[in-house]
Amino acid sequence: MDSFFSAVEVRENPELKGLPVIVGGRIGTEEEKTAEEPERKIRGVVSTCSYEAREYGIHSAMPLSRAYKLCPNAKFLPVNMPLYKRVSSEIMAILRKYADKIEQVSIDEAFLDASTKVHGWTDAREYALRIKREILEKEGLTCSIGIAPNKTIAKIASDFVKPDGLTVVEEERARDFLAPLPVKKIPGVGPKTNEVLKKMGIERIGQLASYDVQKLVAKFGKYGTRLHLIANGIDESEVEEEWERKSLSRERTLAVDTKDASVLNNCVDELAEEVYNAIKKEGFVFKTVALKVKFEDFTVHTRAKTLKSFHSDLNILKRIAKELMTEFCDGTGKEKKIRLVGVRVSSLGVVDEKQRRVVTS
DNA sequence: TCTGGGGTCCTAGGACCC
DNA sequence: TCTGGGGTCCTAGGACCC
Repeated sequence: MDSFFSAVEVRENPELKGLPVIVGGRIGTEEEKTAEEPERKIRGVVSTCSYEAREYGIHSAMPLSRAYKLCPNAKFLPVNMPLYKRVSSEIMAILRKYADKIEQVSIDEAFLDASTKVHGWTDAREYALRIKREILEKEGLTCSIGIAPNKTIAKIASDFVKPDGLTVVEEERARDFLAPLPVKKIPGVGPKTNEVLKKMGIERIGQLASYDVQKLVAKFGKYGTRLHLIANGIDESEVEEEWERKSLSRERTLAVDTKDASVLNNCVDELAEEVYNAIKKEGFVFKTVALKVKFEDFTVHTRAKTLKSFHSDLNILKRIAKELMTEFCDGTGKEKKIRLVGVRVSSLGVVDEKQRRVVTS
């Protein structure tokens, strides 16, 4: 979907049309609101912004405080996740009708296996236009579609023309389509990998395609092989309909950095309760509890403990999470201040009521 | 300018077992 | 005195995605 969160907000509130709209952060609590500056005090980043806001240099992941300085007259809205989730499931229901298989990859993105629905590359374009038309008519939202012989190229293609784009990459043209693109366009190549590749003299996908695989493997391990295949237009991965949860977590950036053990322990308790409620809702039991801490200098540390058997008790979750916390605030006062706390459970199992035992994958 | 939250996957080292 | 190989599980950190 094109700038999904802000597009939904504009749809719900048409006066916003044509204005710079910035969605990010949350609604401030009463405490935070009574502070001198009511709105922008909250630590947060831009989730999504309208194309009008992008004109000001605003983009996803930018601190809200900076976005505010770049465009103080923009409409700033908190993230309204329940609304976007509702719209998302309506869109996914539309997509499902068009696909042999569908894999939802995020709230606003999905892969469709259209192998039997599309007959040739000319028909592919018609097919995509039908999808775009139905989403626009029923939801009043635009999207960008990429159609290609495999998932990776389809993803890159969907990003090629935006917003309201449609890019069809025929199998015979795949390598030529990829060759001139920068390597960062490959999903999985982030800032670090991009930098390493640059030092090797590889900036475009075409250069990666003709590079010695052995050297790529020496540098990147088995990911090197995959990179080389992708650059050559090869990706055999399937559209996977089933998704299995492997962990569940809640984390919170504090309003102010602290080393106060009671504040931190309260926070851990709250997060543990949220994690507990969430896993209970989904019917999970857990074996591993992990605590995450981000210090004021942004360094991140984690500590984990795996239990001998599965548990589903809130008090156990709280106790272990707080035990793991002690290492970071032992009360000596020498520690750095803490900015964020997170609680996560993993090694999940599902209780099979009939057999009265825990089932894991 | 001052940096969110929820995930996945990979790697490397150590403990432990046979 | 110097010392196997293979496997699993766990922990911590880091890259990446949206």
